[in-house]
Amino acid sequence: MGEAKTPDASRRSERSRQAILKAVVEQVGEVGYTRLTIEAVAARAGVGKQTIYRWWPTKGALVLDAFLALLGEPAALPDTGDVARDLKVVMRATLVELVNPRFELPSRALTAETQMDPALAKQFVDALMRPNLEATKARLRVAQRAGQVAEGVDLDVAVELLFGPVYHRWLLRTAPLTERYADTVVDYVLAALRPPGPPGSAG
Amino acid sequence: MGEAKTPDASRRSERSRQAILKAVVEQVGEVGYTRLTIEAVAARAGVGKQTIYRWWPTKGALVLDAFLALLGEPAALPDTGDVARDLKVVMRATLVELVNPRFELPSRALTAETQMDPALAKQFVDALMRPNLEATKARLRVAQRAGQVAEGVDLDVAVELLFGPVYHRWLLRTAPLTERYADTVVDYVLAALRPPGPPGSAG
Amino acid sequence: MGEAKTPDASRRSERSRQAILKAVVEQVGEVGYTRLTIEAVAARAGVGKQTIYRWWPTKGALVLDAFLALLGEPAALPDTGDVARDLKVVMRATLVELVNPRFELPSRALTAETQMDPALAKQFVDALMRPNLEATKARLRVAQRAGQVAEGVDLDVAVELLFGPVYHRWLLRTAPLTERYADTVVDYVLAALRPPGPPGSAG
Amino acid sequence: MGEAKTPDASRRSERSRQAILKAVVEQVGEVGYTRLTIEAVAARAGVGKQTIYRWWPTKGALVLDAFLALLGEPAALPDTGDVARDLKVVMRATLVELVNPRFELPSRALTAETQMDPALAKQFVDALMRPNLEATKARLRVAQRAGQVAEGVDLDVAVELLFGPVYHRWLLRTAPLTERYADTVVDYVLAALRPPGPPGSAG
DNA sequence: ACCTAAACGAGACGGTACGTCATGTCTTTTT
DNA sequence: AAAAAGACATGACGTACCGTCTCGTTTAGGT
Repeated sequence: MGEAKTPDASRRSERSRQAILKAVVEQVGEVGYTRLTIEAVAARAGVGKQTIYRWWPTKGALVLDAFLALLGEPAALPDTGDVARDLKVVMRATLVELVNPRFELPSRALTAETQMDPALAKQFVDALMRPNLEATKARLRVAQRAGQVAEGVDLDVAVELLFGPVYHRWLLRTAPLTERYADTVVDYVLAALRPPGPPGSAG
Repeated sequence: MGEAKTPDASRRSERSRQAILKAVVEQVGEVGYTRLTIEAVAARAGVGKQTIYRWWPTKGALVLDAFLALLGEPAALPDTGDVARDLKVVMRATLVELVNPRFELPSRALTAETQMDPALAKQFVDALMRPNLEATKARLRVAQRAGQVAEGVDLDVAVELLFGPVYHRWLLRTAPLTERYADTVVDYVLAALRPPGPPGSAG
Repeated sequence: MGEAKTPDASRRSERSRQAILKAVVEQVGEVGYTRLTIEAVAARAGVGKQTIYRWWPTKGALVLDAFLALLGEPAALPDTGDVARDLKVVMRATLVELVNPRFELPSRALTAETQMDPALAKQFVDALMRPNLEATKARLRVAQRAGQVAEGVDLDVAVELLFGPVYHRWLLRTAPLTERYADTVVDYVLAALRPPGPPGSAG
Repeated sequence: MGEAKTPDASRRSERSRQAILKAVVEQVGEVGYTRLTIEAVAARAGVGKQTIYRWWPTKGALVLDAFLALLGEPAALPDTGDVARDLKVVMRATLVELVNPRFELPSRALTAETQMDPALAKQFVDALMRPNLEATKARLRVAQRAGQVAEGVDLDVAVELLFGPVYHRWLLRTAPLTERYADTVVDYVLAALRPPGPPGSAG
């Protein structure tokens, strides 16, 4: 029929795939995303250009894949019973990653690219952001059940209250991203989410 | 001698400048930022390429200029005495602009571009974001003096608590940007910033 | 050991061979020799590319084979006793073939290709030209024995005198190839070859 | 209108043109016509590919131009009063050129290419063959007026009788191209063209 | 009838070149 | 002196084929 002919993944060369992803990571590190070319990646990976075009639709998808391969499993979110402490752990971890020179460039590149390419955006968010956000949400749900967060709070909003300010500062570079900043944000947000206490319960 | 030859701005053709900025806006609207080319802009504006290269250093700077010309003066922030109501006005205005199809594409494009180009980023933030942020900060300062915001609050952080979540949702497209959302964010943030009340003042 | 592994012709698939030659003929007819690709031939014939590379060394050889399969046996040269008439029959037949649209394209393609590939040239001449030339030479030998052609004439040269002009016109397209032209050439050449007659025999 | 935009020849870089033609000649000499690539020519000439594509429509046209630049003016045909001698001079000259290693490769390449490209063929014939053929025809006309060639002879045909056999042998490589062969052809052809003499005038 | 080695279809692969597009620089001509 | 026009060297694009190389899958002989 009219279907586009899809390559046969079972015949795919794992060797080439690895070489390509490695080349992408190196190349992004050296010349940045904008000046990264498929041609250079192919050359560095010792691979035909077609092999790249066969398996990745765009430069963005390629870099996303390379970045995913670079990242390990996301650190699990702890539950010590102390919401503030636990949330500060995630926020600091997020922040450390955003600031890590190894990840910063590709992160910015992908963030930029996703602004222009919604399909890539979905992949990007699902693969890299969602897990973190969901884990945080889960932790907040526990806190909510424990009465540390008000019952009526929409946890999706809560998560955005936490991450939003950090990304805002990272994106706009309006001020340095410090762990102190992350902690402050957590404290403010938890204050906002706290259930209305009985008289005298507010610290 | 070794000085870079700077063009003489007094001889600049206003006619060409206007035509170029107009062409850029149209072009971005039609093919998006990525596929916008200097060549096409020059052709559409009936202008030599050199005229563009003479006055703008990069594509990003060109689009930024075009975008600035497109925007009017930012709406002034009201002071009705009701902080919540006033902040909701700004936040809603911000949001409406982010969602306006006429501005969304260039905004995303510039946001993307600034990730890769810190010099452009500074211009972008100073020209487009800072005024809004500063106005908001000023309003919060008034509130702080009026005792509606706790004394110890760092107002720069406060501003980020407000705008961060909105931009987060806009950038990641995790959920629709509604005025209700803006209002909710304002309410939460003000709750967090509220000064510790006397027993019984909460709720 | 170092022997090149030769394919076992006894196991060759006649079905594939036919399909390939058919595909070649069709393909040459549709897109011409230059734009004929092994890939397209394989696809059209429903055959793996390797099957073509296994049995034919070059595109030229492949097309030559396809062309040979297309051609029937060469018409035998008559001997009516009248040299002029007999030669005109061959020359006209040659000409008809050169002008036949079914054969013209591949003929030109092969003629072209042989200019660049002497090995193919030999095959081409031996298979397609030589028989005709030899038959003509044989007829001239008979004529020579019959005293219609001078004794000293080198018959190889005689044959070239006949065919040369016709091919010249075909190759250079300097004028249309008509049967009248073929006849004229035969007449002139026979005049040149005629033995020196006794006084009064000329005319 | 719908006209294709033609480059402005007055701005053409003579420097680049020369470098390109030189590179083509060298490249053809080294790797032959088939393996000559635009890319390699551009690289060797220190020129952008586009500069080649801007001024020449096909590889064939490019090589033809290069070949024309290589050739000097064609030697003028002498008129000593002795037709046979004069014609032998042209034929030998033709032959020498065909056999000259410097010219043979490009000549064969162009002859081949013209088989597939009638437009190029016209240029090729007009520029390289026609002058020679016309000169020969002119000489024959003189001979005809002098009564050395029969009145009724179509001189275009006569020219083909002369050149056809030589090209035939060159193209098919059926036998070595010698000056003796050229002379023989001239003698036969003149014999064929001779006017019917009075008794005793032959020999 | 079974076994085994080949030829086979399919198609991924490393390459090379294609012809096009846009870059930023340069030069020529016009205003 | 700036501007319109556009040729230029450069370099990447994405595509088309090349000829080689696996992959299973037929398909013939040889047993």
